[in-house]
Amino acid sequence: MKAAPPLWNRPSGPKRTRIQTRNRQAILEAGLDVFSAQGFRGATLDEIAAAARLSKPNLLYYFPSKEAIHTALLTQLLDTWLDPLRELDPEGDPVEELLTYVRRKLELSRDYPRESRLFANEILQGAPRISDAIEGDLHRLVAEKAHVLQRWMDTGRIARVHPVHLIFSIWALTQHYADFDMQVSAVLGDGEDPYPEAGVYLDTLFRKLLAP
Amino acid sequence: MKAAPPLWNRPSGPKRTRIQTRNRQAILEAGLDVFSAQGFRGATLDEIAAAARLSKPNLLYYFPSKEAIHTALLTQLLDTWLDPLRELDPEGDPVEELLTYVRRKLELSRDYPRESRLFANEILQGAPRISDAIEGDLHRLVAEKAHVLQRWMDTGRIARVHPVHLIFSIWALTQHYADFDMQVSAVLGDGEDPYPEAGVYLDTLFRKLLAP
DNA sequence: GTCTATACTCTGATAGAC
DNA sequence: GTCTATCAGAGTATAGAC
Repeated sequence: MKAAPPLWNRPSGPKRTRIQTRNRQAILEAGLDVFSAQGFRGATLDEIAAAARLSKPNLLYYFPSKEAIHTALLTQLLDTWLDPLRELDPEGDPVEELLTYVRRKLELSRDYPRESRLFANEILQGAPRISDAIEGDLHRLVAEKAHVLQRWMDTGRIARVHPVHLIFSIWALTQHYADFDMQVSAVLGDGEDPYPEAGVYLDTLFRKLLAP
Repeated sequence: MKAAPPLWNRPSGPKRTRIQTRNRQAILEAGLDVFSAQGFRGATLDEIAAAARLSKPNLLYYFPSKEAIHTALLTQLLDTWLDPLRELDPEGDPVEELLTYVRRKLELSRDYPRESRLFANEILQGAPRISDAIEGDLHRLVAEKAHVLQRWMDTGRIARVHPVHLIFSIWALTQHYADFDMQVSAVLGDGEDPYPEAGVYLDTLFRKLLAP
């Protein structure tokens, strides 16, 4: 038996006024800002409410609790986050499919660094609020795609490496630029934009690694 | 003018009794546990004191504040963390020097995952307490070693890639196994130990990337 | 050196007027 | 829908007895 989706996330919410839509959006935006920068326990409702330009009780009128905001953000995020991997096409050209995946993941890091850090914070602290999704959906998706990679290796279309570690390496290399941005920027110095060079570097790296 | 090092970290602390040594050690050990799992703001003195088997006031007898414990851990850590990079020998064989660096970093992830996560938490949240070290020591060390890599490339001993991004990729790939351990374990499934395979995978990857 | 007791602030959440 | 007022609990830190 499945519980009804809570009011604040009802897919076809009967009649959500313009104000409701705007405020919910402002809260999620503010929550993303604060949670991604401080982690779940480090974030406070005061900060989120201030960033959303609402009073604390008013914020709690839209979401029943701090955890509800966090959960809404994470579940909404996880789907988007896995899309590029879902789109890896078993019928496409192996090397190009993988390079496209790398590029799309790097674009996510560049364009949505807060989302990446929100996710990183959660995993780093043991994923207490999304372990189900990690052990379920994510595990299955990776197993499926690893199988595709394995076939490509068996037919000699890409080099033979551990398929799951190949996926890990794509995640690690692309997310690093969002999650460790502070370090990347400090080491590169000045206002140098790391992304053009990162794209070139990762392209080279995976072409060499995958060449049959 | 340099301020005297605080009592609780005096290099040659005049007379630290056995009890003091043991308790300080227990606190740092407990702090590492809690800070690495919860981040700075998420950690509480209650948890740390309980883990160290001390009362909260007694804990604050050894360290003046929560921040003091955290700072002691981070500064002590940063040095150890950079040692493998420092040891990269400009006179050694380029590929072997780099592969040794990769192996040592991966060993750090395997043997000191809490230290890795403590560091990751701090960077992820903007490194508010170690930005000086990042922009100073770390920046200089990377610049120096990038120069060594550049020479190796110019003399055709390793392939030509962006030297700083090469260093980033080593960090990203090795630390991933400690920082995202929860995800790695869940995706691999069961109690499978990721490290033997990770070592093989990274060895292959960097050999192919660096081959002139 | 270690403990009990406690001061004081912050935090998540609720009550109830408008 | 939004606000003021407020609560209960947790948080860091200190006082002072032993």
